[in-house]
Amino acid sequence: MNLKELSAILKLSQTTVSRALNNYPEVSEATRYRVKAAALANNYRPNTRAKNLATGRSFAIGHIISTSKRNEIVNPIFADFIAGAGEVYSRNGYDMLLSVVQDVDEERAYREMAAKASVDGIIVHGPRANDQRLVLLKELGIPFVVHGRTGNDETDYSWVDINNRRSFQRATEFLLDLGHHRIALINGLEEMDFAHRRREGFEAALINRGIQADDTLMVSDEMSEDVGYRSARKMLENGNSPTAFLVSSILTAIGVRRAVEGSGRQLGRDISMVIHDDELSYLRNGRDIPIFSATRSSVRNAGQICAEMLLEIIANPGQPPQKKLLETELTVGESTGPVRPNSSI
Amino acid sequence: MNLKELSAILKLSQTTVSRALNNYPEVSEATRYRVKAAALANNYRPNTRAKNLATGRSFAIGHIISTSKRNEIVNPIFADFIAGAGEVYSRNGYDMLLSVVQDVDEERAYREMAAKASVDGIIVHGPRANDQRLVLLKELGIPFVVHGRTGNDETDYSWVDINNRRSFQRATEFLLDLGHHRIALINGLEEMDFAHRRREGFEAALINRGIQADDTLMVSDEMSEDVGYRSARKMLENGNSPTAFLVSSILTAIGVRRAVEGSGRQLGRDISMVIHDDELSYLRNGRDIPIFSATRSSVRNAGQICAEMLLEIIANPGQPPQKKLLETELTVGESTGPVRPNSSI
DNA sequence: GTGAAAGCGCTAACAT
DNA sequence: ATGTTAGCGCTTTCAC
Repeated sequence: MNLKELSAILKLSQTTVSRALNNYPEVSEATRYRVKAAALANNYRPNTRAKNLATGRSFAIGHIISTSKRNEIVNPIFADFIAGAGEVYSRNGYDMLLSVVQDVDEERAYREMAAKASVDGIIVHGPRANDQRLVLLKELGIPFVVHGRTGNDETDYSWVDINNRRSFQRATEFLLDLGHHRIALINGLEEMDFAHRRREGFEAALINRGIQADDTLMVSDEMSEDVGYRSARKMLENGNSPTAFLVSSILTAIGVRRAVEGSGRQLGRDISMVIHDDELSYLRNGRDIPIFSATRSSVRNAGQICAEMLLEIIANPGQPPQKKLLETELTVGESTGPVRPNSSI
Repeated sequence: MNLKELSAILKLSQTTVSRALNNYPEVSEATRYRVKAAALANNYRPNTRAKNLATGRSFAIGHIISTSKRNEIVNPIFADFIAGAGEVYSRNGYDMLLSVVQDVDEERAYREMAAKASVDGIIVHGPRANDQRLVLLKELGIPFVVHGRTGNDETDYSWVDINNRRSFQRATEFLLDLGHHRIALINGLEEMDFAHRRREGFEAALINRGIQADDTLMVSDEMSEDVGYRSARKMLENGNSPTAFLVSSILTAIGVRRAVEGSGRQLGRDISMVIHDDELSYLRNGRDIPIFSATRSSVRNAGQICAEMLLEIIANPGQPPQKKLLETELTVGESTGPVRPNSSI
C-alpha cells in the first residue's frame, strides 16, 4: 500500500493525504480523521526510501564501532549504550545504522557516511586522548555527539560524559577516609580519554592527603577479568601489598576478587574494593558481587542522553555545541555491609 | 557532488556516468576509466537515498535485538556477532540497521521494517524454543536468516547454527572417558532453543553410559558470573559434589572457577571443567583461564556466515532455504595441561 | 481546504 | 557505446 493507492481509495489527492498524515494544519479535521483511519485500516506506512529522498533526510543515526585487527575486541559496554540510544531512536522514528570498521578504515567510514548522506547524524564512541575524528566530522559538517570527551578541547563539539575525574577522586577519598594508605588503581588503557581522567582524579585525591602515588600500585591495561586477576595477584604477593583496590570496570573487578580470595584474604574485611560500575548490565545483575558502586549513571542512560542530544541538535541546527557532564553517586553494595579496613592498617 | 554535476564536468550523460560507475559492460573502457577517475577526484559518492528509491532496494540488513523490561539484559554475545556480520556487510556495500525493542513490541518492529521497506533482509537473533517470529517473517515475505534454530522445524527457513547437541554430547563423553561420573551441567535458560539442545546432548551421553542424569547437578539459568558461582558453590558444598563441570558460557565459567577455588579445590587437578566457549571475545582474551574449549567456531564467525547467507539469498531469490550446521572442535586449553580426574574419582 | 505539478538523485527501459 | 526519457514514492511549492 503506497500513497497513490491510499489516496485513490479515499478519492483525495496524494497531497492532501500526505498533509493529513503529517499533521499539516491546513487540512480539515474531518478529512484528517478520515485519512488517518484509512491509513490505519490499510496498514499504510510511508516508504522510507521515498520519504528520505523527498525530504533530504534519512531519519537514521550512524554509530561507528571500531575494532582493531590486533585483538578483535568489541568493547562490551557498547551493547548497553546501544540499547539506551536505540530506545530513544525508535521513540522518535529514527533508525540506527551501525558500522563496524577496522580502526585503520575509520576515517574512510566517516567520510562515506557523510558523502552517501545515509545518516542525519553520528555518535562517536570511545574517544581517544587526542582524537582526530572530531576534527574530521566538523570538517564534514555532519552533526555529531561524542560519548566521552577528548584531551585538548580545542575543537568545540557536543559531548556527554560522566565526571570520571571527580568520580575517581571521591572514590579514592572514600577509601582514604576509611584509613587506607596503600590503594591500588586498576585502570583502563591510558590512550583512552576516560582512563586518563580517572587516573588524574585518583592522584589528585592522594596528593591532597600528602600521599605519594605508588607506580607499583597502578595498572593501565585492557579491562578484562584476566588483567584484573594478574595485576591484583602480583600486587598481593608483594610484601608491601595494597589494602584497597579501586577498579575501573566490573569485569576487571571479578578478576581482582578472584585474586583476593585466592590469597586467603576476604573482601570487605581484609581488603576493600570500590568499582566504577557504569558498565555491563549482564554483570551487574549478580546481586552479591561485593562491590561498592561509584555511580548510578549507567551506560544505558548515557546512550539515551547522547541520542536525545543529537536529535535535538538535528532538529535545531546552528546552535552552539551542547555539553553534559553526568555526576556519579557513591553507593555501597547491599550485601556486604560497610567497608572497613582491618585493624592492621 | 551529485551525478548531475559529475556528468556535467565529464560532458557525458548521467546515464553513461552511472553505467560506468556500476560496471555495466556496454561502457567503453576509455570512458569508464575517465569516469572513475573523475569520480575519485571529486570524491563522488552516489546518494544512498536516491539509489534506494530508484532500485527499490535499501542495501541494508535489519537486526532486531529484543530486551526484556524485566532484566534489561542485552545478550553480550551480540557484540561479537554484530562485528562479524558488519564486516561482511561493509565488504558488500550494505548497511546494518539495528533496532532495539522491548520484547513485547517485537512483532510491531518486524512489521514496521517490512512495511517501511527500510531493509532488504533481516537476521533473527536468539530464537526461542518455539518461536513465532519466523512464522510472521515468512508471512511478510521478507528474506531472513536465523542465528540458531527453533524447536519444531515445521516452518522451512534458513538458519545458521552450531551443533549444540553434538557438541555437548562429545564434551560430556570426554569427561566420562576421563572417569568422571558426577558431571554438573551449568546451562542457559531452557526457553532458549540452544540451551534445550545442549541439555539433550548432555543427557544422551550419560544415558549411553547407563548413567542417570542427576537433577541436582543441572542448572538452567541466565549465563552470568553470579549464577555460575552460586550454582557451583551449592553443588560443591553438597556431600555428593560433582567432579567435573560442563559450562555453557565463559562468563558463567568464571563464576564456577571462583567457586571451585573458594572451596579449596583446584581446577585441572581436583575438578575438571569443559566450557563451550563460542562467546565473548573480550573474555577469551585471557590466556590463562583454565578452560577446555569445546569449539572454535566463534560467534563472530557465525555472524559472518549468517550475513553471507542472507546476502546470497537476497541476490538469488526463490531458492529453497539454506541451512548450515557448524561443527565444533574439542580443544584443550594451553596453560593447564590435560584434564584428569583426581585419584579419588 | 484541496489539488496539480515539479522535483529529490538516482536507475533502467527504450531509443539511436 | 552513448543519450533521452520515464519513473521510484514521497514532499513541497504554487495555484485555485
